[in-house]
Amino acid sequence: MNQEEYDVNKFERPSVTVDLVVFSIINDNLKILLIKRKEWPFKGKLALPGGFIKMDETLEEAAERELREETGLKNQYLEQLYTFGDVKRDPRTRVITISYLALINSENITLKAGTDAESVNWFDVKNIDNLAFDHNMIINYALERLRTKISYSNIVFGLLPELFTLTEVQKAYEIILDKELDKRNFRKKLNSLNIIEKTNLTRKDGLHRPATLYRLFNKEFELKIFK
Amino acid sequence: MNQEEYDVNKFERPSVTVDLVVFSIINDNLKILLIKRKEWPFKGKLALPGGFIKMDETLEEAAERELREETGLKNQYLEQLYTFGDVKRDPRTRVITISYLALINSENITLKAGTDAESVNWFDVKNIDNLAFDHNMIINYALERLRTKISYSNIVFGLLPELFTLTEVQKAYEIILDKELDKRNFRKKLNSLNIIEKTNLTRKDGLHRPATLYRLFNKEFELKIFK
DNA sequence: TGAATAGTGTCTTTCAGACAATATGCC
DNA sequence: GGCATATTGTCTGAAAGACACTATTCA
Repeated sequence: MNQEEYDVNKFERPSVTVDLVVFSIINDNLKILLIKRKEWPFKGKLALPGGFIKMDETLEEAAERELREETGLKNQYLEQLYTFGDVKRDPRTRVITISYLALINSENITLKAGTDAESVNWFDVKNIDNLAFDHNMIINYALERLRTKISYSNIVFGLLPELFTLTEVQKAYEIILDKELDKRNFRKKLNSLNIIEKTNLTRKDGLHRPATLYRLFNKEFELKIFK
Repeated sequence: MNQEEYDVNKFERPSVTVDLVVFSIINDNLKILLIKRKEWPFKGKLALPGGFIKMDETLEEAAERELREETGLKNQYLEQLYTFGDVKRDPRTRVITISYLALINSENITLKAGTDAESVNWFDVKNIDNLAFDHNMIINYALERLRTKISYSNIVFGLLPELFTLTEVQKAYEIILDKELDKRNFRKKLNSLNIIEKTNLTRKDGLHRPATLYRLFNKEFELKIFK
């Protein structure tokens, strides 16, 4: 067989989508971005934002596009999670979906529903049930990845603003891991990693001593082992 | 839109394949299974075993089928790695591939080339260059996953026979991590994990004291943290 | 009995985890 | 000066890492 003889239509082909698990911390809770579906199948049900891959974009570009369409954001932390391909996961036809994990700081973000969605909103991860497709499974997978990876990488800063206090970092860990951490041990560890630096700014936040603001040394994610 | 109006052919669809990175330890070297391609594109080049996904099989079933076709093995350690989808990665058409990592003990295995392969063989991972498609990248990804995951899981036993000596386990770590380990520390750690048990068999292996054979307590992979 | 690998224990260092008092800015 | 959060250090226990000698089988 050579190039001329090759027939691209010889095999039946599945459809391929990307689905996004977008996390953010809002009001001290871990939230996830969900849309309400406007069309069959699962019309009216909540689902992950996502959509079909275009023939001229890479998987990551597709994920970035979906994230931009829903949140207006680009250059956020974005990581491929897992590919789900059960035969009957979509009632329309065979659909294989590549899931992505995105972390954003949701301050000053305006959500806009995509074309296939009636609405987009933040939902508490503790309070999610019965989503469309196999999206509950995808969220569980994403949560596990987030909880594991936060312990050996610096991805937590994907959820924080550019300037942050040490208390905010600690709180992010506590929210995601769902357990309290010791303040002295936490700061000792964080300092030993040499990934953040003090600014000479502070955040005044009520009738008490203001907290020093810090920033990441280096915006590259995952360069430093957090372990 | 409802079920009747939905047109599965509305969107142009990519082809989807699975590709397998099959590792084994042979003669104290980490080896990988490669085929020689029989057809265009990349005719005559080495490539990972793999193939198109059938419409009625899951991704994992497709990976299991490919592994069985090349090695005759089933129920081996098999883990989804990553999905590669660059637009031009395959000259035929848009092809997205879901890569899988498989670990096998290659004793008493007979390799058989699949239909699209001229031959199948084991190749030393240190000695691999210029594969078809983006398969070098996939192998690098797989190697990194293997090296990372061996440190916090029990997947190493996927490379070993059912009965093994402690020296064999240590050697597997040394080969994969490409560094020497201290025998006493290694055994202390391995024992503390409570995942293997002594048998009353030994392996006589030359003119010296025979080694006790051990077996895994539990064949489930990844249940125990190796860390 | 010599060759070759199997098998075993102690000490040191490092890191995680428990734990509470002082510092600072604001009203 | 009182309130509220920020900031800081020591001790203990567990695990990692460095290190060398004895045991056993077979030719």
